[in-house]
Amino acid sequence: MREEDSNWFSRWEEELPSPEELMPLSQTLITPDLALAFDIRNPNNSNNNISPIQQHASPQPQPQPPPSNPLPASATTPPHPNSAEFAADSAELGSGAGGEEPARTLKRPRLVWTPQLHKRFVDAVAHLGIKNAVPKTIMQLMSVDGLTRENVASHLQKYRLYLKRMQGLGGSGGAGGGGGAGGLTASVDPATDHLFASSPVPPHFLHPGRSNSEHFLPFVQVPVAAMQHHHHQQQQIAAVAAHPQLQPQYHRQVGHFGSPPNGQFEHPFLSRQSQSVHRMGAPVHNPVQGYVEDLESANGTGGRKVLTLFPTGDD
DNA sequence: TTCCGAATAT
DNA sequence: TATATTCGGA
Repeated sequence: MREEDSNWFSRWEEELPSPEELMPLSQTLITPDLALAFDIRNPNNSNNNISPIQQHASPQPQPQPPPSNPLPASATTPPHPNSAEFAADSAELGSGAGGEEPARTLKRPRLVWTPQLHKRFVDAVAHLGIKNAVPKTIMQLMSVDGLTRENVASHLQKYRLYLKRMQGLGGSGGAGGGGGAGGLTASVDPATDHLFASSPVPPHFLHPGRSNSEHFLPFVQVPVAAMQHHHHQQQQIAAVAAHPQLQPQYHRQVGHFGSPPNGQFEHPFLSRQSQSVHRMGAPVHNPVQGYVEDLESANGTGGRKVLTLFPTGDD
């Protein structure tokens, strides 16, 4: 697979399995690369709809995440993107292998906030402090590949409502205290905040600007995952990195931040991450690479595909 | 111009 | 419902 896309395309055609063949779990049958490129789906058989969630059972045992790492960026991500379930429908495929850019107007599939992902979110917010926790910053701290600011903003909006609710309830309940461990707060609608309940809410959240103090400075210690030991392979939303070779072209790396003696919170980390998704206009080939996640959904009727992030259950 | 956040849409 | 998108304002 090198860079020859022209080849990949041909190859793709040649190797197209019959519908029956790829029926079973898409993930197992579809090679990562193919998956990476686009969702393989049959014209008539859209049955192979990959289900958004839970795809446990990866053929391979999952490596356990390394020791402690506050924000294990890729820790939970197995070598193989088991989560490769996004689907990309290349609408324009028809054209000869000419290979022009896939429309970059692709829509990303809905992000599914797995408990793991949410955990990172909470950690980031916690580390930033409510004050500084705005979408952009949170997104940067999380350093999850493919996560967008809007994804975070949307989730944050909901999370704030959740916190508010907790406060209103007298908070002691599930949130902080519980130590997180079991924290199932039963008080509120079960249906509503199970996800949120899955991660402990730092106490400070409930009392902004009041008492507290305790531990917890906004910065300090945020080792943020971002730097995974030498393999920075961040988790990526849905598949993407299927290829060892095709790595994401950009990594978000955070700077290294020691601990600012001063309280002022600089942004050592967010200094500059190029979020640039490669605006490559010239490089003709590389449709696949062009976009980290080129998933897409399409299909008008109910063809909803969802992008999920390493669902490896852990926690 | 970018970003945030609430409202609204899907 | 959960997440996305829109929209007014800083």
